[in-house]
Amino acid sequence: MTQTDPGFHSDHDHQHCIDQALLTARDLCRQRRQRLTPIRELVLKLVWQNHQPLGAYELLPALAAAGFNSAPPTVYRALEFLQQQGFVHRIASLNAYVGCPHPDRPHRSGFLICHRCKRAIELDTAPVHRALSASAEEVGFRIEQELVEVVGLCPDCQQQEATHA
Amino acid sequence: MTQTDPGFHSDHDHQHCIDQALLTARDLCRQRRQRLTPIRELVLKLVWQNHQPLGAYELLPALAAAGFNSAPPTVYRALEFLQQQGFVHRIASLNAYVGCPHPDRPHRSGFLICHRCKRAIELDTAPVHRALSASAEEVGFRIEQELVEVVGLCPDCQQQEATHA
DNA sequence: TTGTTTGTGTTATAACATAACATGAATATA
DNA sequence: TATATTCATGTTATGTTATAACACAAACAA
Ligand SMILES: [Zn+2]
Ligand SMILES: [Zn+2]
Ligand SMILES: [Zn+2]
Ligand SMILES: [Zn+2]
Repeated sequence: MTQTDPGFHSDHDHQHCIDQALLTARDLCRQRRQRLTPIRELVLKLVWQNHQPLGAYELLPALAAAGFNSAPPTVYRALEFLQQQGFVHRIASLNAYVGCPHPDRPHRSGFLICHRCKRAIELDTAPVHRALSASAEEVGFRIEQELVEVVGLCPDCQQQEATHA
Repeated sequence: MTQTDPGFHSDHDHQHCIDQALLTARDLCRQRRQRLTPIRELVLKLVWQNHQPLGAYELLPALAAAGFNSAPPTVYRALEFLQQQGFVHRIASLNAYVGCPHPDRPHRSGFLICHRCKRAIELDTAPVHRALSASAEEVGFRIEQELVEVVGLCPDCQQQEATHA
């Protein structure tokens, strides 16, 4: 993650986010000899509808509307696959899933989550990782996975709160 | 959090952890004019049985054994109170609760979680916070809450894995 | 005492997630 | 092509985590 994600810029061309995510996913699956089935692709698209993490059960009606008679296991399987491929991340504090804007290479993901507009934007956690590594090393702990979820107010919502008041 | 928590030292006097937690809780509740009822105190004691986060539903049998005929809401209410007072923390990635070793002053909590022995040890997240603040400021995000949960292997378990192999 | 707030009991249900097995599609092998 | 195998999905049931809503009683304040 070198550049800032566009997610908190409310005027960005989000269709571009979606298109890019789907193209990248197709490409990576081809390279990796993985199957991006219709259900998996649809789930990915739905998760990318916007930058707000989506719960697994919120996907079910949309799948039904698209003609898939799916039950929870189907959704969870698709999400599991997409997570394994690095196309989506799970936000533990929300029990929800969000698209990854740079699935091409493995990375440590952290999130800034706005409690007002509900958008979650992926964060560059390299500096956080350095701090964590140092702390962990002090006590001899071997890190395998890092979960960083920050809740607060995004720039847009700060403005709106100020205006409203 | 100035000193290291004893949680990853398997030979520490854990009864001391428990006693200290209960004493501090009683003291703080007196100061704050809050009621540490029998159920709340018992839940706190149960959560402190060891350094392994405990699920809400795991508390129910113990409450029953102590003569409280409690249902889930009772446990969640007690946990909510204890969290508000800063006596326990919730680990989102485990859906579980663990005692806080320094409830006397508010602080940002982070955790090192061993996936082998299941212990979760609270971490000094001041350095992490500095890194996060910097990243958040870059995009104009106002932080209100930080969730940091690191999964890996504690020193004890690293040794045991090495020995076993 | 009286009224109010607070904590708990109780029942029901919501929200999130997985186990287990059947079936059919895609892929690999011969 | 035929066959075997793997993989994705359908299906049913259930497990796990958490909360809503209302009744009641204890603690507290006046
Ligand atoms: Zn976008
Ligand atoms: Zn916002
Ligand atoms: Zn201890
Ligand atoms: Zn361990």
